[in-house]
Amino acid sequence: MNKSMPRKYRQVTIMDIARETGVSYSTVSRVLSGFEFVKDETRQRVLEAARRLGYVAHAGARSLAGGKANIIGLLVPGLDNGYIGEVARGIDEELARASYDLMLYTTHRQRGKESVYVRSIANGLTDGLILVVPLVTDYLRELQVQRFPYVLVDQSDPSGQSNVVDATNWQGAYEATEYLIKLGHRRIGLITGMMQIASAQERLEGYRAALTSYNIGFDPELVVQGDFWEPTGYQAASILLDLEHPPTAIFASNDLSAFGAMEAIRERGLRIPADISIIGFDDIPQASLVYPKLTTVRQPLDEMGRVAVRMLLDLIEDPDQPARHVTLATQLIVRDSCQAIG
Amino acid sequence: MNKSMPRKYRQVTIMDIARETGVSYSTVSRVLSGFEFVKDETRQRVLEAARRLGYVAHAGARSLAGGKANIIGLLVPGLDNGYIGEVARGIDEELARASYDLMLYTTHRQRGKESVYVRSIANGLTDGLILVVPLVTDYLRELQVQRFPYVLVDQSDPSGQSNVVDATNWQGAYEATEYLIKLGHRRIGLITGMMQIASAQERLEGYRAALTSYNIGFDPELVVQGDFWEPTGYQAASILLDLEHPPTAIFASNDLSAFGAMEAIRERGLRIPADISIIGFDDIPQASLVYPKLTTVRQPLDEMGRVAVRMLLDLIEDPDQPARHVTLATQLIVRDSCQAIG
DNA sequence: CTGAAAGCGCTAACAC
DNA sequence: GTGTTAGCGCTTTCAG
Repeated sequence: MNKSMPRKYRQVTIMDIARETGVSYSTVSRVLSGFEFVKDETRQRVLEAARRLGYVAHAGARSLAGGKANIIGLLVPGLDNGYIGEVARGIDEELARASYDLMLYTTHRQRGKESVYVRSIANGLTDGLILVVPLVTDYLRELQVQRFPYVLVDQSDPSGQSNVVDATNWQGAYEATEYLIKLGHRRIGLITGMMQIASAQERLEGYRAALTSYNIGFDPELVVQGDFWEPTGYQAASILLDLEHPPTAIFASNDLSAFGAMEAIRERGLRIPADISIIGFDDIPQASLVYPKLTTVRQPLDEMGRVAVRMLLDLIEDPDQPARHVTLATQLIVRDSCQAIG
Repeated sequence: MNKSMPRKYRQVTIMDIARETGVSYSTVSRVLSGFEFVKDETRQRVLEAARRLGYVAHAGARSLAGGKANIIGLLVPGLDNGYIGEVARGIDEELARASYDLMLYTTHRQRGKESVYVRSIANGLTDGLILVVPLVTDYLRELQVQRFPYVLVDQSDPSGQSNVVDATNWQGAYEATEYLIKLGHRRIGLITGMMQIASAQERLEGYRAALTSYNIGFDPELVVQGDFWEPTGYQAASILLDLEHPPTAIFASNDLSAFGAMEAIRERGLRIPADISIIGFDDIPQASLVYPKLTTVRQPLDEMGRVAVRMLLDLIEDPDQPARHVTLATQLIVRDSCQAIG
C-alpha cells in the first residue's frame, strides 16, 4: 500500500503508560480493564498517565485478546423507517451510559445470505447483537450454537430460547378497535402487517377480540393484508374504500400504512376524520406531523431499545441466564384522526 | 469472567483453511486480501475452502495487523432527524457495495469531550470517518495530525484542508426565494438555520441575492434566527406572524423548521397556502407526508452519502490526495404549500 | 510464487 | 499486588 509515511499516527498504547509510570504493562491492563486487586496508589498513577497521554484502547486488540470490545451490533432491515430510528435512539442512549459503541448492520445487503452475514457479525468484534428484524429463524440457530448473546426487539422466537423485548400488541390493537367502536363505528377496516410476523398476528387477534367483545360480526372483507409499508397501506385502503359497504373507520397495523391509507382517502375526496376515521400503531415521530395528526397506539420504541440494551449487557456478563421476555405497555394516543360517527 | 465454557465458539481462521488446502497460512492471507502474485490454481483452492468452511475474517485482527478493518465510522449528532437517516441510507448502500461495515457514533454522548471521542474513533478500528456534524474544528486538527482519512458532509472546513461533499445551498435558496417572488410575494420571511454553520449562511445569502435581483428591499425584520429544529421553527414563525406587516410567504432554512412554522401558522387559523405560503429546504421524507405537502428545495441527501463514501474509499486507498470538494445540485420540488398571491 | 517468522495491542493465566 | 509470558487472527517483511 502506501509506505511513504507511517500508515497510522503512532498510537498511545498501554506500553507507553507502563513506561511512564514504571509499572509493567499488565498492571496497566489490569487497571484499565477494571481489575480490583491493584494498589490504589498504582491505580491512580496509571489512570492519571492514561489521561495525560490521551490513551484510548484499541477495541480490535481487546477483542482479539479475549476481552470485550465494548461494541454491540444492531441489525436492522434499513434506516428508512422512523420506527427503527426511535429504537436505535433508545439503544444508542443506553449504550452511551455504558460506554459501548454501536456497529450498525443492515440486512438488505445480503439477500438470502443472511445467516452468513450474521455469523460474520457474531464472529467479529461485537460483544452482542440486537436484532430488530422480521424474523428469519436461521439467524437464531447460528447464534444459539455459538452461544452468542443477542436480544430480539419486537419479534418473537417460537422456540422460546431467545431474549426478547416487545410490546402489548394484542392489547394495543384491542384498545384501538374498542376506541373506534365506542365512537360508534361498526364497520371497521383492518390493514394488517406482514402476517409472518408475530406482532402482525397479535394485532389482528386484538382487533377480532374487540369486535367479538362488542358483538360485532367479523367480516373478512374488511381485513386486507398489508406489509407495514406505506404504498401497501395506500392500496389496501383503496380496496377497502371500493367495497360496496366501505368501512367508516380504518385501523392500520402501523403508522406507515396509516399514512398510505390517509393518502388514498384524501384522493377520493373524503375528509379525515369527518368522513372516515383512521387509527395507526407505533406512534413514530411522523404521526404527530401529518395532518390531521394521527391517533395511534404508542409503542415505547425508544424504551424498548433501552431495555434491550440492558438485557443484552446482562447477558454479556452472564451468558447462561435463562431467556427473558419483557413486554412493555402500549398506550392509546388520541389525536385528530378519529371522530364519533355522525 | 465466565470460564465454565469456551467463551466463544471456535472460529474458522486462516489456519484452518491452510490446513485444508495444504498451503501455508500466509498464502491464504495473500489470497484473502487480494494479493496478486498467487498461482491461480492455489487461489481457487483457497477460495473454495474458505467458502466451504464458512470463513469470515476477524476485522479486529486485521486492523491490528496493519491491514484494513473494512469498517468506516459515521459521526452524526443523533438519529432523530430524517435528514441524517437519508444520508446514512446512502452511505450504507454504497458501503455495502464495497463490503464495508458501518460503525455509528453519535456526538451527543460526550458533550465537550468531542475531540477525545474523535481520537478514540480514529485510533480504533475504523479505516476512515464520515462526519455529518455541525462543525467543531478541534475534530479536524486531530484528524489531520493523524493523517486519518475523513470526509465532511454538508459542512465546510474554512481551512480548505478537508474533503467535503455538500450541495448548492446558495443556489437552492436563491431559487426558492425567486419562486416565491414569481408567485407575487414581496414580503418573504426567512427562518435561518444555526448561523455558525456554513450552509445556513449560504442559504441566507441566496435569499438576499434573490431579493436584490428582483429589487425587493431587504427587511431585517423578516429574518429571524432559527436552528434547524422544529420547535424553533414554530417560534420563529410566530414572531414573523406577529409582525405589524407579516410576510405572505415564509422560507424556512430546512424542512424541520418549516414543519414548526406550519404548526404555528395553523394555530393562528391561517390556511396554507391560501393565506400564507411556505417553502422548506432538504426534502426529507416527511416533506411529502405533511399536509399540505411541502414545497421545498431538494438536497440529494442519499447521493451525498454515496459520494462521501466514494471519496472516503479513494482517500483510504491513497491518503495523500489533495482535498476535493464536490457540490451536488439542489432542485426545487414544487408541491402544495405555496400559492400565487391573491 | 510460497513459506517462515515477527509482531500489531491487549488480556489472562501463571509465577513470584 | 505485580511482573512474565503466551497467544488471539491476521498482515507483512524476508528468504528462498
